[in-house]
Amino acid sequence: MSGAESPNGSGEPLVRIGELARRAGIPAATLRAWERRYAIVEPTRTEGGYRLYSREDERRLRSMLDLITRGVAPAEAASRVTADAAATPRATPRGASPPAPGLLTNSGELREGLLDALGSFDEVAAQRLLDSAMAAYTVDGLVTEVVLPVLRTTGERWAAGGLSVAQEHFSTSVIRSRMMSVARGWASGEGPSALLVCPPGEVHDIGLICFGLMLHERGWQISFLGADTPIETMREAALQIDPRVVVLSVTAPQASAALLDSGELGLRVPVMVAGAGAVESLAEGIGAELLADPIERAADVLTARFG
Amino acid sequence: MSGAESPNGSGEPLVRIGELARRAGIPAATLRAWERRYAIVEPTRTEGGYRLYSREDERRLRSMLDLITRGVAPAEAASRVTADAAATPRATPRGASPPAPGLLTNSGELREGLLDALGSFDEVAAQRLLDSAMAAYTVDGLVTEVVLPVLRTTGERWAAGGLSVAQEHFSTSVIRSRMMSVARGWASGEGPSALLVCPPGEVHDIGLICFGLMLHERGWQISFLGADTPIETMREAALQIDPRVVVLSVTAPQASAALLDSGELGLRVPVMVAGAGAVESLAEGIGAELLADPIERAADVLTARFG
DNA sequence: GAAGGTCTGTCAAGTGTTTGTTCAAGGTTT
DNA sequence: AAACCTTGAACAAACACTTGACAGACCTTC
Repeated sequence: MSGAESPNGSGEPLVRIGELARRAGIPAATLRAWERRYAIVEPTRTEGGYRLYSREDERRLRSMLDLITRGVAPAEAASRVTADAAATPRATPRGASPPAPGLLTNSGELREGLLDALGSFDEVAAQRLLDSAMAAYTVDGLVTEVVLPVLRTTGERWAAGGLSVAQEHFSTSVIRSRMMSVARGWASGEGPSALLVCPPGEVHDIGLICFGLMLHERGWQISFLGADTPIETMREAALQIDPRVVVLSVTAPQASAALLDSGELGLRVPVMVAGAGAVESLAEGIGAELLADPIERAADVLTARFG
Repeated sequence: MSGAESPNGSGEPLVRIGELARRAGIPAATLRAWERRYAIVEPTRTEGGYRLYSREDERRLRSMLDLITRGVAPAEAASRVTADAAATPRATPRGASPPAPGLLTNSGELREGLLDALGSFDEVAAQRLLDSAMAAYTVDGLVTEVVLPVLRTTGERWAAGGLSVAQEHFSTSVIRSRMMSVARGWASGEGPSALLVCPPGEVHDIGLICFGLMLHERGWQISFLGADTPIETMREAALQIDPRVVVLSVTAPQASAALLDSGELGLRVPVMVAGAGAVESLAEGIGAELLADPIERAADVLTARFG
């Protein structure tokens, strides 16, 4: 009875049907029916015959569900999903968000679930939902469909009094640390390197972390100086690291003001400013260039310019 | 503490099954079953046939447990853990600093290498060294032998002018994010739960993160509110989460002062204060109790009292 | 409108697998 | 002697499998 090694070459953690049903919110019986009737997935099996689903399987089943909830008949949805899969030679290039048909309804549930879990200080549930999200989305999709929307909603509800400081604090802290854990290894690679910085007074760095993840996905090496980084620190780090570009993230007005006070940054490296507080006047004032929203577009632009 | 250490050739501390079971929170019978069924570890034996587990064994068993709590079936989790181990050809940090072949287990060299890498903004090298450290040490060892000493040295060199703000900033940021990534999953488990908080004005949270890791090692579930948490936030979170104990980490004098200003915390839960700035007068002033250094001892004391 | 057909999600029955746990009988460590 | 550990067998609960069936929704045809 030596270990029944499943042929799991890619080192990807496969899950059984129950877990997948829980994650995707589809009854196990339905999953089996879809497989039997439409051959939409073909999970590997254990020696004992248990189904083992990959992330790709999960993605397909989710988009199937999404199409159905939008009113597409199951048979039709299935044929679209399998056609999609056949037409996609390999992993989606990088630019694209989730495949073509957005997983909107589903990401809606995901977001709601996440907001619930975070609002009730249930980190375990939140991490579980983030697991699902990571299995179901590309990095771009995760950021644009889940993380940033959840952060925005959290901020709005907090401003409207619907969330306490504690809940807001907890939510951002959980998301932030999860994103940082995804970010492990983003400093390595072959591509151009970017130095990511939050200037003095700027404490929101999650957006910048997300941006770093998306850049790494596009081949960049990331050096990250977190929130509230002194200008002098930034200068010195830029000198040492010698990146292709420096990206400043600005949302807070006081951060903007502080930057303007310190005038031209005087780096030898191109500087871009991004974030909700980044405007043309700020960019001019510090000798930088504006990197406009939305975030995927910004990542693409940067890659096209300096990649 | 009751270090059942039997030296083997390399002088690595080995533990018997009972000790390991307690530490990792996995019943001894389960450990034996995993070994028998999945051959996930192969502990050495005493002459009498008792199992002796190495740190690498412990690390594997923990990652197995981690996968299981995330919903992966045990058999799958096992195959992934063993595949991981096989695919890791004993990562040898390349680069100038470490001349030693194989794993860098000398804590002095490790620390020096880490300080070098961090001081020159070389995150890749730093992460490699941290990889080595994690393979070679238990969580307790990692914290007490590597992380905290490196942080302390960094602080000292910075104070003495040997390090720039930039270097200090970068170093703590890299270490902090790595520790947070190790911390994934610390909210889950069966044991008692602890709420870990840095009070207003306290921005150093790495020590508290380390403490959380050590508690989780001892079976605790951790809820973490990061740096600079408002008192009100803490109160509300404590109410919601209803932990067995609240731990405040205090190093900065202003944090201490702010806490004293706000007087008794008035929680229904025992509160402990820890950290370099924690003194008896502070503890008394806020109706808390002092949790004395060193950090492993503090973790043991807490576990003995509330575990 | 009624009748018949197909599609689809769900359920039940009966079998098999996986996995944590328990027990007994005995050896080791301190 | 007490505490700890060993092996091997066995067990129960949770989980999953297949097959077959069925009700409701929807469509076509009479």
